Amino acid sequence: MLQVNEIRDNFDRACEGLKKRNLPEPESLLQEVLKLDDKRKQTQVERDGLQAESNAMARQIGQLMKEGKKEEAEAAKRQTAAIKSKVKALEEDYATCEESLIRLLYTIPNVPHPSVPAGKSAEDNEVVLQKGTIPALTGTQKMPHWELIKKYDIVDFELGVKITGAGFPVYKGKGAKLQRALINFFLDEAEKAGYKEVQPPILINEESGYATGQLPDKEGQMYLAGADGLYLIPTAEVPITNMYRNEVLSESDLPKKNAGYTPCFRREAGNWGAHVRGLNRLHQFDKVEIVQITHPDQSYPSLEEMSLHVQGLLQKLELPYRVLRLCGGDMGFTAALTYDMEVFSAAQERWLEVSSVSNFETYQSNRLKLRFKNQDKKTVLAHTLNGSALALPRIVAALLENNQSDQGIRMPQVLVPYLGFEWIS
RNA sequence: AGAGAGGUGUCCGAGCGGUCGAAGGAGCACGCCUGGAAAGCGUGUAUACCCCUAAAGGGUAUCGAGGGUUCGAAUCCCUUCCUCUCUACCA
Repeated sequence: MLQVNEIRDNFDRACEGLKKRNLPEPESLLQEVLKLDDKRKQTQVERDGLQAESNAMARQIGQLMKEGKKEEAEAAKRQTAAIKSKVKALEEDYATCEESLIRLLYTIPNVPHPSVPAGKSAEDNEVVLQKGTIPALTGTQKMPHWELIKKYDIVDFELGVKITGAGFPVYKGKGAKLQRALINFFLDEAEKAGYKEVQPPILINEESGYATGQLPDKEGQMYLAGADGLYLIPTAEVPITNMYRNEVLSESDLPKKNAGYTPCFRREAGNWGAHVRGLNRLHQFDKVEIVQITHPDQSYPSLEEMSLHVQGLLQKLELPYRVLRLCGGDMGFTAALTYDMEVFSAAQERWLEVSSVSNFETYQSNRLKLRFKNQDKKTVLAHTLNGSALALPRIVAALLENNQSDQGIRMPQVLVPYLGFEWIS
């Protein structure tokens, strides 16, 4: 959620930024925010003033009672009724104001960083860099991963359908081991990079969902455990970032770096089609997430650091990849700047998104009330960042497709110690 | 899951209808004391929103959360969350 004071102080900058997101009329929208906030303040002044009066009267009555002046006290009591009903009315006004202000703020996405390119869709994303060699596959050695997994019997979709439904695959044998190897590899790398490993809950309450911005706008994307009002996490970002909800850290604690492995659950309602065959899109998948809480001055250097960390993983996995700077139209609601990492899946001949690294600046921390005390002892909002490092299924897809040959599928060297084998054959 | 107890400031802990943002202690900060330190003494020690601002000052709210009773609630009532003890169950 944007900060009202920031909007007030940097009105033009906010408008310019929101235009990159193709918001039709950010000016009037932001004006509306300021108007509501003004009204809120004005109501507060009135309410507080009357409440002060009411409090004074109550004190007076107390005093009179003590002095035994019963008659006078009773008379004073009768006078309070009018003021009380006014206070009550103003309290309701205030609550209404505040609620509509917050509701409006919830509909406004984060202001993009100046470096974010304008644009409408994924087509307009900026390719920052591309690395690695795209393998040249031919003939029988150019099987898409959904055929390879059948050939080697390592991932079983039909079995998942029986147990749960579409999009819940069963990993078997070397397929299951590959999952475990990747998770351990990613966690070990994160630890080396200074991230503290955590294992958070994978069900979250409503408050957590609001705090990191999944609610209210992505309500339909999450699975709901209705009996208990809990949501299955769509990403470990939610529980890990929420560890710091309502916290005041000290400046010396920053940056906080956490990494965690969790399964992730996404309903992906209305998001299915031919282009999402096999492992390309699932309802349940595994991911290692890295999360940072930083000083506002440090968040962009940290974002670069996280991007390099993810790139390092892809290099070690010997996968050809590219880095995109997302345009205003393609960027997530809560992000100020996002890099997407895509690997090339050689049989599908497609780039697959395997990571998304974002700086949210204070958009999340404002809802989270995640602050720190700076050197002037002032409490200020921290910046939050997170990124996938990495999401497994598409990595698996690319590994299978890119490394296939007549001898089988060769695993990258870094994984061999984790796997205990080099070939899937 | 059942029965009981309880949730107060950085921490411990008192308060159980009025002057309580909240006794007392510990901690922390600053000052005095000291050759230095400890002890001792003194002073200070929450957050949010808002008013007025040059500064100072002031208002409102906050004693797990939400609602209610009352002129007035940390104190009474209701709902809810959490913790502890016992019982039951269980990976």
